[in-house]
Amino acid sequence: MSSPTTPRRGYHHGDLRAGLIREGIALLGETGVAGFSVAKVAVRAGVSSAAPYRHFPDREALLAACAAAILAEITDLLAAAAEQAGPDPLDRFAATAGAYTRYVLEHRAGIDLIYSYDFSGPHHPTIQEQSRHLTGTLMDLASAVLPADTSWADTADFVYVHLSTTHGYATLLMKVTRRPPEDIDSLAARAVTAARDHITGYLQRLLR
Amino acid sequence: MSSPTTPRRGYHHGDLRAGLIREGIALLGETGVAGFSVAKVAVRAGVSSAAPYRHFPDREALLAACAAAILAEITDLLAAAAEQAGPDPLDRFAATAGAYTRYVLEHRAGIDLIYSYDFSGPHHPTIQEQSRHLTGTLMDLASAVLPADTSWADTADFVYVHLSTTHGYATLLMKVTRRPPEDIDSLAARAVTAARDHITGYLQRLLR
DNA sequence: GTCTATAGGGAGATAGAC
DNA sequence: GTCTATCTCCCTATAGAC
Repeated sequence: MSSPTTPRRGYHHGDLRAGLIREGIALLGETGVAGFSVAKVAVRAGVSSAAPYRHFPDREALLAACAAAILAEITDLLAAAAEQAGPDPLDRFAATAGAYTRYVLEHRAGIDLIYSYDFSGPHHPTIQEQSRHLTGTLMDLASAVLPADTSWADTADFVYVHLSTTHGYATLLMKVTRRPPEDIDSLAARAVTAARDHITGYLQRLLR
Repeated sequence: MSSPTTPRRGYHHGDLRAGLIREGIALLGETGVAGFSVAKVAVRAGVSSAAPYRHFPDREALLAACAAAILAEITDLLAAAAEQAGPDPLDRFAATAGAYTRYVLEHRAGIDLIYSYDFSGPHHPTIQEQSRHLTGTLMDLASAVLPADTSWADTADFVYVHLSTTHGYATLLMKVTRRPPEDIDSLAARAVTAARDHITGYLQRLLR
C-alpha cells in the first residue's frame, strides 16, 4: 500500500486519505454508524483528531467516501461471484445474493451506512455513480435470466426486488448471528437458494 | 387517551410513560435512531429533560420500550392484514408483506431501530417476547401454505426468509422514495407480489 | 500536512428543591 | 413526579504553531 521509499510511521506522510477511509470502514464494521466519529477514525489511523479535516471538509464527506468505497467493493465482489458461478445465467445472477450475504456477514455492519444514511442528495456524485455501477452490473446479469422481450423497466423492477430482499436477508442475518459464524458458506448458500426461488416464482408468474 | 377527569397539560400528571414512548416512536420516524435523544423526546412530550429518567433508567431502556411497542403494532397489523385477505392461505400469508411495507412507508424510519440496534441480549425480555409473538403469527400463516409434512425448522426458515426479504424491500423502498408517496397501495401490492413469487418458487423447488 | 489547543454544543445522567 | 441546575463526557470544527 505504501511506496517503498516512505518509512511510514502510521499514515503520516503516507496516503492518509486512503488510510482514513480504510479505518472508517473498519470502524463502521465494528460499531455501525452510531459509533462512528471523525475523532475515532483519526486515532485508529494514528493521527490527531484535526488531521482528517485536511482531507475531508466535514464528517459527512468522510462518511460519503467510506460509503462509495464500500459500494465499489461490493460491486466488484458481485461481478466476481457471477464470473465464478459458471455459464448458466440463472446461476450467475443468483450467485450475487451469496456474495452480498458473505460480504455483510464478514464485514458485520459497515453496509448499514448506505441504507441508514441519506446520501441521495446531489452532494454525493461519487456515491450515485457507484450506485449506478452496482445496479448496472445486476441489470446485465438479470437481462440474461429474464425473457428477451422484458422491458427495461421490468428488468429494473426485478433487480430492485432482488437487491433489496437480498439485503434484507443478509442484514437481518447479521443481527441475529451474534458472532461471526463459521458456516458463512451455508448461510450464503441459503441466500442463493432464496434468490433462485424468487427468480423461479417470477418466471412462473410470467407464464400465466 | 387521557382519562376524562385529568386536565392534562402536556403529559404532566397524565400517563407520561406512554407519552414518552409515543413521542419516541414519532421522533424515530422522523430522524431515525441517529437523531434520537432522551432530551428531544422530553421536549416533544412537554416535560423537562430530567423527567424521562423517572420512568426509564436510561436511554437504552426508552429505546427498548419504543421497539417493543413498534413490534407489537406491526404484529397486530400483519394479523389484521391476513384476516382481511380472505380464506386462501397463500393470499393470507402474502398479505403480510403488503402490511409490513405499508407500515414502513407510513412510519418512515422508526422500524430501523429494531434492526440497527442490538437488543438481542437478555436485558430486553419484552422485545424478545414481542419478537416471538410476531414470528409465531407468521409461523401459523406459513403452516397453512406449506405442505402438511413440513418440519418446524423448515417452516421457521421459510418465515425467516419471508420476513427478512420483505423487510429489505420495504426499507430500501423507504430510502429511495424521498417523500411519502401517494401510491403506497401500489408499492405494497408489489411487495405482496414479490412474496407470492417467493412462495411459488419455494413450493416449486420442493416438487423436484 | 500534521500538530496542540480550544471553542462550542449536545446529550446522558444526577442532585436537590418543590 | 416533575422542575431547575449542573456535572461530565464526547464530538465537530477551527486557529495558529511548526
